[in-house]
Amino acid sequence: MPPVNLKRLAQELNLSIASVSRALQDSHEVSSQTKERVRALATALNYQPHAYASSLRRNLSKTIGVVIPKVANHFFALAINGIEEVARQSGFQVLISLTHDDYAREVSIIQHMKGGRVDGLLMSVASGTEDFAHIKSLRESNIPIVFFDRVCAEVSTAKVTTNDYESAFQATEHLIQAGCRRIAHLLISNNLSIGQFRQQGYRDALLAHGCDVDPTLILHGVMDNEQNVALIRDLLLRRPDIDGVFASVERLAISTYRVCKELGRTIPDDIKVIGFSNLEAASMLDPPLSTVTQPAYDIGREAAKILLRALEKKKAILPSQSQVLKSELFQRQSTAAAPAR
Amino acid sequence: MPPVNLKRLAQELNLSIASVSRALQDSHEVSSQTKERVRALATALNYQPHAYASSLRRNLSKTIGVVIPKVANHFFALAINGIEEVARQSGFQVLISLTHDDYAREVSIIQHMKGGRVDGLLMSVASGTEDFAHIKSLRESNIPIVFFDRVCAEVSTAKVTTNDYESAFQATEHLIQAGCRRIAHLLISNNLSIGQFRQQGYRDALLAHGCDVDPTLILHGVMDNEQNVALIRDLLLRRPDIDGVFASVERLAISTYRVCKELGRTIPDDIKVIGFSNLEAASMLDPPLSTVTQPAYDIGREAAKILLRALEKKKAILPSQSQVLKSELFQRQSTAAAPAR
DNA sequence: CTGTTAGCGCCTTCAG
DNA sequence: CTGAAGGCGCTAACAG
Repeated sequence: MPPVNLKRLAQELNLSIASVSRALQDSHEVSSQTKERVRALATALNYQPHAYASSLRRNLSKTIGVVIPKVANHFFALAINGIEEVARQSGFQVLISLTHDDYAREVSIIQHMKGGRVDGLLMSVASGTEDFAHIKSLRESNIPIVFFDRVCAEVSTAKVTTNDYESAFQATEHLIQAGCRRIAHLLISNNLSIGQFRQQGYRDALLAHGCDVDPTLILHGVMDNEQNVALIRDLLLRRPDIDGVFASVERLAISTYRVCKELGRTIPDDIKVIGFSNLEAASMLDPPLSTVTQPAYDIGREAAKILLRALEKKKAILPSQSQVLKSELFQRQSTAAAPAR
Repeated sequence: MPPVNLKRLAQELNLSIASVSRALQDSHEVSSQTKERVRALATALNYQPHAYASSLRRNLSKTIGVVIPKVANHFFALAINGIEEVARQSGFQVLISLTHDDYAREVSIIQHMKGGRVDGLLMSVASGTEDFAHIKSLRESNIPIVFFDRVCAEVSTAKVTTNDYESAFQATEHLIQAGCRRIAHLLISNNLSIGQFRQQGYRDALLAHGCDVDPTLILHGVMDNEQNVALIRDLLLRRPDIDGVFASVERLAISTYRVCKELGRTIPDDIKVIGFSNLEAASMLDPPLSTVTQPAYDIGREAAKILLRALEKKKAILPSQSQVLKSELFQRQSTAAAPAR
């Protein structure tokens, strides 16, 4: 059957394409009865404007791109919900692309995004990214960008983050005050902004409490999770004096929990574990995993709001629009009944 | 600065736009040295073709749409990974849209998808959807669709599912053989295909073992999770004789676990719980949650493969291409030391 | 091998 | 208030 487009509507109504177009946009310069006739036929034929044709003509895609490392991660999944909510309200589509924490893919994705696909970008940079030329090149294509969580210091724009330094400091302090003397720190990548801030919080908390920072207690995770499990196991076996672990990302926290159980190290009496995590199940583990939980949904919302405001007002994004939201520290107690003595 | 498009390249090289276009597509009918000149300038100027212009002209978007209820759900997150993997290999983009299990949103999303945005669709239908006219209308727009997990029986196309009936039967049988006499069943929606199959598996397992099916033990969950928690709590309080629970979806399994702990009902001695779940942490709960785990990643891969094959060969999708993958049943034992008597 | 021409579907001047 | 015409960037048919 013939496609239903403006031309078709125009023919059936004996109108010009221009008038139909205007009627559907509720333009002032078209009689209300014509509008009615047009709208009636449009709904009758189930007319759907061709988004790409419109984009091409108006040089506007009404789409925002979201570039993140992964989606099988509760933090990012929740952030997407927040982003999508805000975008939908403004009539924007959301185009999600996953870097899988791979630099080459990130570059390729950004390159694709420059082809008129999106009006703006929300991004959390991949852990392997060290060169930011691809991100900087977005400026030349006039694609505004807002970073969230994993930000890029070198690019001057708005960033939505959590108080990484403070919450890492508090988490570490929590372990110290609970009596830990040898606290390991697990992180993913050094060059990641969040890695730096969280590590600094860890270090400063140790120093503030008169503990020394032992570099051999700092473990850098890798991409593959089974390898991480092995690394953590090695560390805990090599250093049985470790009595506390602060994990910088969800996966490492979960893996640590697994390894501790496997090695028969009792949590939290023998070794205490706290990690960044948005996993609901963390609270149900027994003993429950103490966590630093980021307001993922709100982070997504705020980042999207900043971007959409800029797009709608066609104004540049200023670094001063950045926001820092607060994480919540859950110091969880075991629910297990005390063993009968 | 002026945009870098074919016209610009053509001007700088003193070539026609057509030749440049052909060169970039590595057409046979263009000299290799011209190709070189064109490619050199293209990379120098960082030329990026306008995807939507190309789509418009070729009537091909090189994009597949993925319509799912939510992304903050491990099953769907993993499925997306599988889809994305396959799509990327074939040079397709993935446009994800979330229905939030809301019928109206689903209709609106499908309608949008008909506007030339996508060449084909992968879909898991919303739990509230009872009328499938919007899905059927895709046929008129020549948009092929493959269902996965939550399929629509009324639409004749390929579907990728798991052996829902068998795994529900086995899960229930597992509870019976472990000694349960009053097994509750929690599900989300009656009209959902998976809900029906899983419920049938539950019923048949009961009957096969000479137990009767008590309708008052079947609980229909709702959208809001806190309400579900309340419903489950009510059920367990009202029916203290319940000694087993089979949850049809991840959320309900987790919520059941939470309620049992809250009510002080010991798992698995006092009450046994098994649920569909892809949550890694389910295995770390103590006692661990027995689960039916679907091969989410493979489901995504297979569904995408079927769709892409059809798109690439421009052939229709046949129901006979459907696939049924197998879930894994994890009957988890508590790792807790047996209480000293 | 290369150039010219004619659109894809839509929006937006400019003329009536 | 309505219509005619041009063009967004790209591709494909048709000439040379």
